[in-house]
Amino acid sequence: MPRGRAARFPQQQQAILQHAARLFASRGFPGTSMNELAAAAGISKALLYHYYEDKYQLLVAIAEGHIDRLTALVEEVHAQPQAAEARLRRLIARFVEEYAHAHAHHQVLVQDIKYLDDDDEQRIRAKERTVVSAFAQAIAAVHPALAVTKIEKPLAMLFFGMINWMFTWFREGGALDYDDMSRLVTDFVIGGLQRVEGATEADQE
Amino acid sequence: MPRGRAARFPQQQQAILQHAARLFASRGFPGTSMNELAAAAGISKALLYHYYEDKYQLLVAIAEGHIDRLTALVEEVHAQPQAAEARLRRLIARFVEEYAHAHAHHQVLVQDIKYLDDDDEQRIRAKERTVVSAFAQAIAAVHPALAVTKIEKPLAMLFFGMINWMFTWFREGGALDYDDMSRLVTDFVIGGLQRVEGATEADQE
DNA sequence: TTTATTCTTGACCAAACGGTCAGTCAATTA
DNA sequence: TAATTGACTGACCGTTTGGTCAAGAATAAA
Repeated sequence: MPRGRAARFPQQQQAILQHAARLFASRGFPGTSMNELAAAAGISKALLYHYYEDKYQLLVAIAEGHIDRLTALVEEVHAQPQAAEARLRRLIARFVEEYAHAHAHHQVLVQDIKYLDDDDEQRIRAKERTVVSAFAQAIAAVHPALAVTKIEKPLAMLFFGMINWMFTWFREGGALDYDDMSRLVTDFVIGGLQRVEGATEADQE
Repeated sequence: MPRGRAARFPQQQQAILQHAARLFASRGFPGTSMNELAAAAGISKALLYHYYEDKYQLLVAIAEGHIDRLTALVEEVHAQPQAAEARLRRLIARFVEEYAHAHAHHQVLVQDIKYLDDDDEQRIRAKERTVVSAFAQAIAAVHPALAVTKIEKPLAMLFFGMINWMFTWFREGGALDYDDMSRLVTDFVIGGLQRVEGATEADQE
C-alpha cells in the first residue's frame, strides 16, 4: 500500500544542490536566501524543504561531496605507477581540471567552510588535510631535501593558494585556456620547488 | 555657540572599523549583524550609526582603505632605485609584511568585494589592477622573455593567490615565522619564473 | 550661565529571514 | 477502485535584520 519515492528524486536533489552551489559561491552562504534558491531552482520554498532538511544541510552536502571527489582523485592518481615528477605533474593537471569542472562547489568549500558547525568543520578539514598531505608527499618524492626541513606542507599550501585563487580571476575565452594554465602552473611549481630546494640546502651548510 | 566634534571622533571611528574588519573577515559581510558589531565595539547599535552612515559604508571604508595602503606601498618600493630582482624581492617581502599586519582588512578585500555596488566594485577593482600591473611589471623587469608572451599578469596573479591563501592557514608560533615565509615565497616565485621563462622559450622554437 | 550641538541610549519599525503547516493533487499498490 | 503516500503550494509564524527616532546627558563656545 505504500508508494515509493519518485525515480526523479535523486536527480531533483542534485539539481537543487547545483543551484545552491552556484548561489552560495556567488553570494555567500549567509547572503543567499532560501527564497532566492527556490526561485533559481524553479520550485516553491516549501518544496525545497521536501528535498533537504534545512539550509545548513545544503552547505554540508556541497562541501563534503566536493572534498570526497578530491580525495578520490588523489587516490586515483596515487594508484597509477609512475615516476615522482610525472605523478606530481599529473596530480596538478587533474586538480586544475577538477576545479574547472566543479568551480562553484570548490568556491563554497574554500569560502563557506567557516559557517559549518565545529563537528562538521573538523571532519571536513580532516579530509582536506589528507589531500594536502598527499600533495606534500608527491612534492617530497620529487625533492627529498624539502622533507628534511619539513617545508613540503607549506609548499603544498602555496600551490593550493595559486589554484584556489585562479578561479577568481581566470575566465575561459581569454588568451590562455585551461591547458595553458595547467602547464603554466606546473612549470611554475616545478621551478619553484627546485629553487627552494637549492636555497634550503645552502642554509644548512 | 556650536560645539565641534569630539577629539576622539576619528579614533572611535577607526576602532569601530577595526572591529568591523575582524567580524566581516571571520563571519562574512552578510553574516555579520550590526548588533554583533555594536556588542563587539562595546557601544549601542544606534551609536554605530552616529559614526557610520550604514553597514555598507563600513565595507567600502575597509576595502578602499586597504587597497589604498597597498597602492602606496607599491609606489614606495617603486621610488627606490634598485636592480630588478632586488626590487621584486623587496615588493614581495613588503606585501607579506603588510598582509600580516592588516590580516582582517585584506581578507575582507578579497572575500567581501562581491557585496559592493557596481560603481564601488569597479573603482576598487581598478585600483587592484594597478597593483597587479606593478607586480607584473616588476616580474617582466627580471624576466623580459615573459612579457613577450604576455604571461606576466597571470604569473602575478599566481603569486597573489599564494599569499592571499597564506593567511587562511599560516599561524605564527609554528615552525615558520613571517620572515621564513617571506623568504620561502620569494625563492619559490623567483625559481618558478625562471622555469616558466625557460619553458616558454622552448615553446617558441 | 546660556545655548547649541554632539554623544549616547532604549524603544521601536517595516522588511526579510529560515522554516512550518494544512491541504491539494497525482501516482502507486493492494 | 479505494487507500495510502509522495510531490507540491500559498499562506503563515516567530525571530532577526538593517535602520530610525525621540529624548537625555555631556560639553564646549559665546
